Amino acid sequence: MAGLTISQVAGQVDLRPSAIRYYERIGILPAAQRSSGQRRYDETIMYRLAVIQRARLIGFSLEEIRRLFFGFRTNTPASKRWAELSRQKLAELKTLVEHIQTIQGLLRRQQNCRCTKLDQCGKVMFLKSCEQHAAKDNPQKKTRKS
Amino acid sequence: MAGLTISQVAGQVDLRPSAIRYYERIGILPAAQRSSGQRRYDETIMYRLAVIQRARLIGFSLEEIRRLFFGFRTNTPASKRWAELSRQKLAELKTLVEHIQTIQGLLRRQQNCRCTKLDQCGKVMFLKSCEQHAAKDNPQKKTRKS
DNA sequence: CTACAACTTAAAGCTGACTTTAACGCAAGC
DNA sequence: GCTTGCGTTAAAGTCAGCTTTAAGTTGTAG
Repeated sequence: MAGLTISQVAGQVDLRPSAIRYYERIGILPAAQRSSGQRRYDETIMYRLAVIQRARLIGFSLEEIRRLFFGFRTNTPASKRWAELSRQKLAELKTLVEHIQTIQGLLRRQQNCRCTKLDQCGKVMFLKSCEQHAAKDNPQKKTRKS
Repeated sequence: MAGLTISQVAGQVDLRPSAIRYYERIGILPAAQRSSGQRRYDETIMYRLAVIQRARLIGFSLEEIRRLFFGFRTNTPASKRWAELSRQKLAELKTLVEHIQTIQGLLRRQQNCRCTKLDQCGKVMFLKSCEQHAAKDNPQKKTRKS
């Protein structure tokens, strides 16, 4: 009666064994006990992996997950760790959404294109970008308000 | 009097020469004329690159850009090409934003965590995910409304 | 003649989060 | 004792979109 094998664990949390080995290698999982060379786990590995999975799901990179586990003083409560990382990630996501909305605006404008040839669009875009470069280089002359 | 060199072109559109070579290699730019082995360009390359740059800016991959140029019958107007690709990309982005909003919800809920140890969170998450697996496997019994 | 800048190519490197492959070990069942 | 089916490792491969490197070519200036 010796604990779970790597593929039993992997099956439970819907990961591949290779992912678990990878997590161990990069140090976000502790080195597992071995039984004649093979990893054996108890149930606490599930809790560790559940945290990792949840963190991945909400967009944390493995580096951020490392910070979650090891980037705080030992007695820092889990709640505070989550709060700190979540705050940062929410800010990131806010920026990301704004960025996407800008892009959506550009896309909608692009849908109004009336060009026949792509080179036509290209010429307009190129000349506009030239204007902008020029405007940046001598900002005293305003280009006419569009 | 022989046209622009690759770094002159690159300078104009704010790309590195290596990027232009790369675009040529993967076939989204036509093979350039050579003058004693070196690429020489006329102004139309700027239009082509302006289209590529704009398309990259609004989130198209190089594969999508290839479709923009070559994925339509020759007489398909640029406007229709843009419209088609933009429609798809807007749909993608809509899904993406929804996804991000889901994540933001999860993050905000995570901020309410009151656990001391990460393993506590993990245990809750793990047991919840077990419930869900069970519920998926025999959906006749509802888990109590949370 | 030589140095130098700018070009050329193919191939390798970068990022992150893994997966795949190759070569091997170990225990159980026949 | 042999096969089957797990497990192990290190190293290489994957994706995109380039950049970097190494080694070689070309044209111009001193």
